[in-house]
Order: sequence, then structure tokens, then C-alpha cells
Amino acid sequence: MVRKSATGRVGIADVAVKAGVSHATVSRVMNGNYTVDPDIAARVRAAAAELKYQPNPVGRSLALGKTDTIGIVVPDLANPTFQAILRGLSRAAAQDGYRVLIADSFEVSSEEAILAGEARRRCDGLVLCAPRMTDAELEDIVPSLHPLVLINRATATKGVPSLVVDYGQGVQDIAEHLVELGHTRLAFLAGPPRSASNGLRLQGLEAFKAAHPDVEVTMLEGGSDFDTGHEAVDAVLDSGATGILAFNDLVAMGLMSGLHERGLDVPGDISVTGFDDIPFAKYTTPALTTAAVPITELGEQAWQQLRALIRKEDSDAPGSRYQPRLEVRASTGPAKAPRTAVHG
Amino acid sequence: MVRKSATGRVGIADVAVKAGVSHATVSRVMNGNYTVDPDIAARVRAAAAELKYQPNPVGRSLALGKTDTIGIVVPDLANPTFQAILRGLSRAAAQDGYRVLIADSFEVSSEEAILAGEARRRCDGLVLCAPRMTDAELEDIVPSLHPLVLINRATATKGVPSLVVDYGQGVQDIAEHLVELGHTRLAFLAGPPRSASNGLRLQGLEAFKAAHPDVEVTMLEGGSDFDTGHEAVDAVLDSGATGILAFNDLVAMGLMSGLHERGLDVPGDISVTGFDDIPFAKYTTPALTTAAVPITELGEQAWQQLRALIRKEDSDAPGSRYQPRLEVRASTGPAKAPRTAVHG
DNA sequence: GAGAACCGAGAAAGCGCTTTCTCGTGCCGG
DNA sequence: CCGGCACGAGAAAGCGCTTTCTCGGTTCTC
Repeated sequence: MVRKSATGRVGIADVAVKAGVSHATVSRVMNGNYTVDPDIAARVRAAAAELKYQPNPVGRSLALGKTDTIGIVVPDLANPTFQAILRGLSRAAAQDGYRVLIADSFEVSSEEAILAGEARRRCDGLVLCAPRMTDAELEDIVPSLHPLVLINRATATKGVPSLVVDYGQGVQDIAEHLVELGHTRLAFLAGPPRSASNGLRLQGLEAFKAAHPDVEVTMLEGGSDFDTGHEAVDAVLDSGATGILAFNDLVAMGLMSGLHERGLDVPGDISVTGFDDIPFAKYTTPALTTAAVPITELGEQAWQQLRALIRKEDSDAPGSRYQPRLEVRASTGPAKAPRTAVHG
Repeated sequence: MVRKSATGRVGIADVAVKAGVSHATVSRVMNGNYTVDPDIAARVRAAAAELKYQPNPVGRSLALGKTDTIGIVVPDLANPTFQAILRGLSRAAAQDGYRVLIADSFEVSSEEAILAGEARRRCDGLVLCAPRMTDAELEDIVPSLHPLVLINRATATKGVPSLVVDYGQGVQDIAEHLVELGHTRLAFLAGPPRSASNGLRLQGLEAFKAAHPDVEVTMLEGGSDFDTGHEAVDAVLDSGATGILAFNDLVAMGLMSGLHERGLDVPGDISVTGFDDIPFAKYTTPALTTAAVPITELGEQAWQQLRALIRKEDSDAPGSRYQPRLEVRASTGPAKAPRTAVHG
């Protein structure tokens, strides 16, 4: 005999009636408030069990002022990097009883601010990945988003931890690795023009060029996915470079696939490197040399920081910087004798 | 001068005071109820804008009895298949103004029922992917989860659409393809033992074996990830099979990687096939022959079905069956001459 | 010009829960 | 033997919103 409240679901009132007590008491029992007579508590629990009563989280959230939910804004759910962040975040948050609400901006940066605001209002905190948003816009919305954790973006606003990967250093490490293998003509297959992390890579390359005036570094336009890499084959060959730094692993995989189709050998003819060390990088043929970013861990860290903010703990770690680790695999090898541009 | 309500955020009451009207009127204006005098409406809007007022979604949800949020339960967020479903679902739902809450059960099937219940209560509907849950348990919880859409599971309960991929047929198509290439000794590198979709594949293989008594099909234990495939190399070689049907693309990639390390040629020595056609399948070397499942579309469809349920439309499509499409690429080729000679 | 129909906005009642406030009970000590 | 106190549970006040109800003020009709 399940009584039905106005909405058709079992509510606290139904349990109260069944147990012959007030809703207040039911609430107390459900929340483990032990100022309730054990007998009554047992009666309430029995009634709740019989009715299969489960508190309505919305009512609970309104009364408590918290939702036990956090939000994450990502620019592209198809990108393994954000998938990994989401995974790490979700797992860590789940351990503390929090759920995560996702907001995919589909690379439409104008949407990001709105999505972020909406998500934030529904949740107790927010993790924001907004690589294309301008600094100005970011500074603009950040104050209204607290508690907030930024990923791969920095802000001047206090109390907003920001987790950033040192892409600049990573790119330099890769370039150094190629130079050590004897490459003197490199090419950087860039990411999306307005991407913040692409900017960091470019800075790293500038530093590298300053340290190695003898090495030629060609800049090529690109993007962030397979197809970008696949379509860049001609540009790459035209550059005459023997060591290619792709924006990320996806681009590198696309490029290797394209080179393979042209009958070129990696790393025999050309060395290719990626970035991120996504799970697939280990299983490409040849296995991809890349800069490993502890990306799942980054998602976990994002939760730790956010949790501290939500709990209003004085987090002494206002953010962290992650150093990529060079992962040398089989896609890089000694440079071939210098060669002039080849056409396929 | 932003007034603050008890919670420290701008509330409807603040706007009401500032505009010199009642909250009711503010609410009417915010919801586009045009029984309000234009002048007053303008005043309210101005006040709201100045205060940067944004309605609290929790209060709104409680009053409206809906959250504009749907939930999805997945067994493993690291699996590209579920990532794709999530992506399709999220995109489709976003178009209708819905957000998605994720619940990752981390393959702990005992958690799935609880997670599903919790997620459902927070949301207006639920998409459930629970491949390891027993049929009994599934039937047990399904009624309490409505509106609900199942993925790759069926239920006897009415009004619960179920979107299933015809894994059985897909496996048969792949096996036929290998037979046409001259393979007579096949091996199936199975998925997780209790996986529902693995069961469907096994059924398909039984049908295949019945139709091809002459073909030897070895069953090998497996799993669902890279490592499974990578570690199965010995077992695969021991089987003497020349055509390997891997549980999915991940397993196939792991296997190819392992075979490559042993100096074996795919498809020269052994043909390997996957399942799912994840985005990476096209870029492996050799490109993977697989059965393509329109998985993102499946996520979108899940939303369409769920939306119909939420809106109480009489959906005449209680579910759909998806036929995988054989995608022949470079990882399969003619069988090497087995013990018996091959005649021209 | 008086009553009816109308219209717009405030008052108030929820939505389902938590928590403070309040009060009746039973027990203690003086 | 009675005042004070601790305690346990009900009443009620929110949490922030939507929506019905209500009512004062118009406008319309005959």
C-alpha cells in the first residue's frame, strides 16, 4: 500500500503518516539525528523501508543549500584529454559522494560563459576548461563562479586555483630529444590558433629556438584532431623537416597514418612526436614518442582543490603546475641525412 | 549595490524590492508571462539586469517538479564506447535545454542499482548502461526508474525503450568476411564473462558455427581493454587460428600491438578484427577491419526516446535495434596457406 | 450611471525537505 | 511536594521559486 503524495511519488509525509509521527521526526531519523527514541526510530525506518521511501534530493538541496553536485565545462567531449579529466574528476568526486554534471560547449567559446554560469548555479562548484575563451572574458566571469577551479588557464582573481600543464617545457623537452637524435630541421604542427595551450607551446618553442639558433623550426597551421594531422602530410613534407612536433597525440596519429599511406617510414624517414600520452599512444605503430601528461590525476587534483574550496578549508595550494614527462617510444629515431623537400 | 539574501546570493526577493513589486511579479516577468504591464516588466528587467539576477535552479526545480537534467549510468567512463554514447546523448539533450549528470559505476555492478536510483531521483529521466547487471536485478529496479531508456539490455517492463546493437549479427558478418578470405580456423577473443553484449556475440558465433561446421572456432578468454588483447598473444598463437575476432577494437589494438612486437605481420600472418569502430580504428596500422556501430547516434536516439517519455508523448518506437556495418580495412587479408594446400 | 465582466498585481499557498522553536512529559533535587 | 531541568517530538518557519487565489480598480454594456 504505497501512499502517493501530490506528485505521485512517496514523500516524507507518507512515511510520517505510516509511522504515526511528524515529518520532522522522519527527517531526523533519515539523517541519523539520535535525539529520537530508538523505538520510534525503528518504526520510522520500518515505514520508510516498506514504502521504499527515498528522500527527494531537490527538496533536500533547497533546504540544505547544497546539491552534492559539481559541474565541469569542457570544450569537446570527443577529445581524449577532456575525457580523461572528466574521468579523474568524476572518480575522485564520487569517492566523496559528489556527482558531476557535464556541460560540453562544442568548441563554441561564446557558449562557454553561459554554460559555466548555468552549471555553476546548479552545482556546489565548478571546474572550467575553456581554452579558447579570451583572458578578458575569463576574468569577467570568474568572480561569479566561485568555488571554481581552472584547468590550463590562469586568473588574477584570488581564491581560484588553477591547474596548468607546462606545455612550454614539454615542447622544449621533445625538441631537445629530436635534436639529440640529430635532427636539425623541425616542424611544429600547431593546434587551434586561439588555444591557450597552443600559445604555451609556441612560447616554449621560442625559448627553444633562442637556445638553438642552428636548428630550423617551421611553423605549420593545424588543429587538434586526427584529420588535421592526416591532411597536413603535404605541408609537412614541403617543410623538409625530419622531426615533427605535432600539437597532440591525435594529430600525430593522423599524420603518421598519412605518412604511412604515402609509403614513408616513421621514424626511418621522418620522426613524429605527439603530446599528452593518451592511452592509445602506446599502441600505435610505431608506438608514439610523446610528452606524458598525468591528465587523469589532474582531474583528481581538480576535485581535491574544489573540495577544499567547497568546505572552505584554507587551501594553501592555490594551484599546481604539472610537468610533462618525455616518453620516448618508437616513432622517433636518428635523423636521416639532410634532405631537400620531397614530393609524394 | 547588490542586496544579499540570507544565502549571500541575489534572490528573487532582492529584485522585487529593487523594482518595487512583489516576487510573484518578478517571477512572471522572468518566465515571460505577458499579463504584466510593460512598464513594470521593463522596470523588473532593469532591476534584474542591474543585480545580475539569475533564478536559482534548485528552487525552480522544486516548484516545477522538474530539473531539466537527465542522468546516465555507465560502467566505465574510460571506454570509448560509453564516451561516445555520453557524447551523443549530451549533445542531443543540450539542444533541448537539458543537461546530463553522469554516474560511473567503475564496473562494480553492485553499485549500478544504487547509482541508478540516486541519479534518477535527481533527474527527469535516466539512461542506463549496465552490461554486467543480472536480468533479475535489472527487472527489479527498472520500474522505479521510469522514465528510463536502456542501452544494450532488454526488459519485459512496458514503456521502457531499449536500444540494442545486434552484436550477434555483427560477429557473424565478421566471421563470414574472414571465411570469404579463406580462413578456416578462427578464434574469438571474448569479452568480460558476464557482459550482456559478450553473450550476444557468443550467440552469433553459435549461429555461425551451425552454418559453417567446417570452420573451426576457438574460444579464448578475454576482457574489454588493450591489455587483454596484448596479453592474449600467446593464447592466440597457440590456437593456431589465422583469423581473430577480438571482442572490441581496444582488444584488437592490444592484440595487434602484441603481434607486432613478436614480429608477426597483420594481416600477412594473422588477420585481426575488432568491433565498434571507435575513432581510432581507422588510424591503427594496419587500419582495423571492424563492425561499425553508430554509437554516437545511439546516444542521440537515447535522448529522443527519453524526451518522448518525459513529455509523455506516446512514443510508438519502444526501442530500436542497430545493425553493425562491416568495415573492411587493412587488418584482414587472405588466409595464409594452412596445413592443406590452397588451390588457385 | 450601476452592475458585470475584466485585468493586472499582490498575498499566500505550496513543492519536499531541514531545523529551529516550542511545549508537554517525566525526573531530579531541595 | 513543588519548581526547575533535561529530553524528545510536534509545530512551524524557512530554502527560492511558481502559481493559484483574491481583490482593487477599470472598462464595458444596457
